[in-house]
Amino acid sequence: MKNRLRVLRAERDWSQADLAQALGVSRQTINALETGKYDPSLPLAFKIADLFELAIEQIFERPNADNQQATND
Amino acid sequence: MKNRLRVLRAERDWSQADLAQALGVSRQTINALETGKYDPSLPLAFKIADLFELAIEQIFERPNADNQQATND
DNA sequence: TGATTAAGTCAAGGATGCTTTACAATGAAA
DNA sequence: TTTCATTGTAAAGCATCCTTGACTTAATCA
Repeated sequence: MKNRLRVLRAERDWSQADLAQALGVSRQTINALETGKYDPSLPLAFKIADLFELAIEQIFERPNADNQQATND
Repeated sequence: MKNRLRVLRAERDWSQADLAQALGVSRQTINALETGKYDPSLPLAFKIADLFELAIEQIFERPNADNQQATND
């Protein structure tokens, strides 16, 4: 799942550490998000959207709709 | 973090199992989301938004902006 | 009454998100 | 050249998300 974090951060001339502090997470978390190591939790996604004053959909790209099976009950 | 899952599901007369199957997750996951046990991952939130043809922000309520500390570096 | 469906819950385990500490590589600037 | 800021990465650990399997309760209905 891609995101526009690095661009949004560059537009504001913020370091990863700056953004991390503004969001209340560690710098490594920002780095992991930007380098695609993993996706943020939904609460963190909301924080990011609020900080940049954008909708979550404007920052994070829809995933490829992995077709999984949950054969239960 | 509250959500409108139960209402959206009721509007369509779907069971939790129906919704789970449509999303490719287990029924217990839907139940947990509706009963506030935890929040969905961002990818699952996107799937839910796509299914109901709504923005994530229209389904999930912003959290209370817990002020946490990340004293790192 | 007995069968079925829907919803709620629990336990155990695997997968993912996030932390701290630490170190390496790069580029800019003195 | 040395220093400094920034970025990338790794390991270990804890928290959260999601799974399967199983059980309970309530409502509906033949």
